[in-house]
Amino acid sequence: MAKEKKVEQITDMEVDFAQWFTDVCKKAQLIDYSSIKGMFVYRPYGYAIWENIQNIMDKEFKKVGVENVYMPMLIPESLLQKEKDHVEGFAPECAWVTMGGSEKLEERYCIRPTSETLFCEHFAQVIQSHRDLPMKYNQWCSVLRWEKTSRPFLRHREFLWQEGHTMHATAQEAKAFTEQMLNVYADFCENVLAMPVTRGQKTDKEKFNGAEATYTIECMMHDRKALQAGTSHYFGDGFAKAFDITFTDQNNQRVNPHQTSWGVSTRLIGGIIMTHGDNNGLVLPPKVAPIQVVVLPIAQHKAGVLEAASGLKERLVNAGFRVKLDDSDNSMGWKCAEYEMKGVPLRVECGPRDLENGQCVLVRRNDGEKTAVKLEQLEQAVQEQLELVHQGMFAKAKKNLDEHIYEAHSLEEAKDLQEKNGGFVKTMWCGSLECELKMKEVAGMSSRCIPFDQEKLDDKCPCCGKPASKMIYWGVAY
RNA sequence: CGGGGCAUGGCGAAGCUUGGUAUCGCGCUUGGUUCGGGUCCAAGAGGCCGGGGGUUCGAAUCCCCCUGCUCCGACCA
Repeated sequence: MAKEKKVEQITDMEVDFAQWFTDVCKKAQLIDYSSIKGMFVYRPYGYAIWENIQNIMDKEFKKVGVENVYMPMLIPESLLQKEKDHVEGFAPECAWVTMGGSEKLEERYCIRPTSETLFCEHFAQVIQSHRDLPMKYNQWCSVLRWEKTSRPFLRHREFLWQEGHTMHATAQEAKAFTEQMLNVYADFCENVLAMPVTRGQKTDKEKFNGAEATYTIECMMHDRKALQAGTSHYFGDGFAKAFDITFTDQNNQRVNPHQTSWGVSTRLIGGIIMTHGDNNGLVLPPKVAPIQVVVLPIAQHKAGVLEAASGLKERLVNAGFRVKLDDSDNSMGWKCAEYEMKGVPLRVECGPRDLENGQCVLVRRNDGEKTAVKLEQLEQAVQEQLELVHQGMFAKAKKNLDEHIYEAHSLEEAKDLQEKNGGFVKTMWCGSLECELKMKEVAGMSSRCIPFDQEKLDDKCPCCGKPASKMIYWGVAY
């Protein structure tokens, strides 16, 4: 099963990966275009994936002491300008509100591209003592960046995300928390989304404007391009100084706290699509799939079939699964193709012959594997199969990642490997911006990250030949 | 922002070169039929041809401007 293509409306990914991606987004009814470039309608099936991501991730945040808040959508220009690097980075893509009703505003307001400045303004108000720290806030919201080009889920002008902002008494604690949140993201990607990640640090060129250090999780898509799936930043006390945020420490000294911020966005959904999807459409990780199990009655007009299917659905709902029963009069073939296109992880088939035998058939979306199960063991079997779907998806994605990390010792070799294979090319690196720019110019790759798991490949930088102690991953990114 | 392609019922397309008021497939509605991998038949509904301006007796078709989509660059936590 699932050997040949069933849904001809979807372009094969081998033919045109970008078109395949767009087709999946539209045909699976995740998203629709609006009349404004880069602003998309999240349809119920697409938004439900985000809701599931939110629900699970929000629990993880709360486990590490994070509280949710909500900040205003508008940032006065004067506030945005308080931190120099920050405003320089975001100014080119800010959208501005200049009118209130028919009145021109005294000061224009930026529609938040990110909310560091608003959080800082607030932190300055509410932080007095070391007893107020750490302060760990997060908000779920949308932000707006006037991007020149846009693609569903990968680059929107308005996109949904969460942004966490925390304040700590010491640099050490803030740094540790920055890494902790990166690990929360990494574990989420792997355990919930079945997306293997590479954890590491961004170069100065690629780091967040205003940050001292940016950490990242990088994923590899099916076309072997890199996707930055989440970032966590250590700010030091730069913003605290710019915004005059201080607290009184145990020694009665007035000092600046140390800060972090971290975020993931609906880009994760783009990652899910491009990591797991195939030529029949979406393949959704069971933990975030809006429909985890679809029950399909076969020959449903025959006595007892629909009732039996309906009963199976009830049992699965009661067991806590997200279930849909499709009792429409579309043909079996149509239904199979439909739910494959929509990436439903598990299908339960139940027809007259199954019922005679006191069984139903479970079919996995990711590999098409069919398993007949006794009706009385349904709940347990579904649980097991969903787990197998997750494991199968992760293993396949992990293989794709591991098999496409190549090692290079010269600029030319890096270029050849990228052109031939795509994926990540790992080399040593001297740490200079010049060499980073040269790699981009010669091999068309940007630095993805300096992985936490370091290897010594060589003694020298492949770009300049100078001594190099760091290993770095390069790649073509979304 | 530079270069290419595109915009016609919900979706996908034909018509445009050679101007005369729109065609096909899918989907949708109704009835029947079928149902173990996108059933079949019949009857229906639905379009100021992306927006604005111009040429013309007459524009989906020719000209100009705008908007959006898409691909390749550049740019981009």
